[in-house]
Amino acid sequence: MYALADCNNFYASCERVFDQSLNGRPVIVLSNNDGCVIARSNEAKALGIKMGEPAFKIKELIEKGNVAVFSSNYTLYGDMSQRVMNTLASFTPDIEIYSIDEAFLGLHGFKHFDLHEYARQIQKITTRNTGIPISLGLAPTKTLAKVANHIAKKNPEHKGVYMITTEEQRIAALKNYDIEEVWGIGRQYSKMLLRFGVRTAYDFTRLSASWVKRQMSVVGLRTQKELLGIPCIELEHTTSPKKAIATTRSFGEMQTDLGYLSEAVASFAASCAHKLRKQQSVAQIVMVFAHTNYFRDDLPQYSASKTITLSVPTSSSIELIHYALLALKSLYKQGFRYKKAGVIVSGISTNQHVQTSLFDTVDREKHKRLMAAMDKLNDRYGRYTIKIAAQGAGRKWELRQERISPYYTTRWDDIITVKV
DNA sequence: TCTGGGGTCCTAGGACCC
DNA sequence: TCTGGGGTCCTAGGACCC
Repeated sequence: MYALADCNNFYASCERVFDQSLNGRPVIVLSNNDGCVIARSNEAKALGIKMGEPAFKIKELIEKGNVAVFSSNYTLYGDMSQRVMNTLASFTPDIEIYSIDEAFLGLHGFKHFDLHEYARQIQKITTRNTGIPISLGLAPTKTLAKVANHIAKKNPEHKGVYMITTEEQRIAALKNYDIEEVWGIGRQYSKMLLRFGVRTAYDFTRLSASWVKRQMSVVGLRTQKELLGIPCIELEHTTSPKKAIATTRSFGEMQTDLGYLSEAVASFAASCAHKLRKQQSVAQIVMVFAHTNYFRDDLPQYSASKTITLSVPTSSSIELIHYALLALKSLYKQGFRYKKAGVIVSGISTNQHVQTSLFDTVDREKHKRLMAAMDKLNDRYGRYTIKIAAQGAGRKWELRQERISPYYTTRWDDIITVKV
């Protein structure tokens, strides 16, 4: 059996842990730049606020419903996530942290346990330790555990725990489960399946395997088998290093100036470099893109990207910034108002044995020492304590975050201002 | 006025090899 | 008239996830 543990309305719940006055009140959390709704408390869902809705479109609803609105505070959510995961990990050695608010638990060694009761324990103690409410779904495959979790959440009578064990339970669950809710079936496949009259997860399990493979590749086939109760997707315990790393942002206001874009792109490159170093990797490919605001059909549109392959892979901020800026210069066109830009590095390998070049002119040892010193200072005193000059000095280009909550758990000067 | 960010995997087709 | 067989690697595009 697997259990999927999922935090309820995670970001909204994090905000609530530290401000009791939010209990019973609708709470929403917005994406970067305070753009779209990315988390909603149950009360906010009841008001009809949709996931992904632009905040400016629901201004009235927010005012009328007395909705508490927050900018996203990933430092806080990341720290709370760690606490939740630590607690979950104390219940089984078999755990896969699937996302910031979800974990799969392997329960293979728990044959002689009353699993339903055990799940209750996990739920109770996690909430007691962290303040975050969670739901658990238990089933013989990960995909079915997802289904069970969904059922646990949607039906209050289950109080956040549901288990699929018998064949009758499995079939009943799937007959009542819309195809587009299935893990692994996204918008495109739902549309396609609906055209063939497949409305529920149960309908999907009735399709012939060869048809599913032809239309949806082995990925779809795996999903089908999993829904039938045949495990195909294993627990992944180890987090493997990333194969691509990106830092991309929309700007608070559209930008025309190459100088401004350069500082932004330099900072994105520095951020990618830092992420590379954190996972002990180097990258050989740097891609930079920039584009105008797609939503403004009244303005001229432009979108471009440029990829540079380095002769020697690196994680040096200085080098990556250098190449990112070369790329930016080559794709930049005057006269457009840019809304978003980003840097994506790939061709990633370990920093343990780097293939160098005969004609290399970079003093790699020196870069390495400098980066190590920089990381140490920035980790200790805040991410912008030391930066590369190309990133600009103190320019507030970063983000619009008008309603950010305090860094309750991670920063001393915020901790002492917590309202008790 | 205003619309997020960061990832993974699979397949088909082209280029190449002997 | 007629033109082999069996592979690998890479990339772009399309699907998916939170």
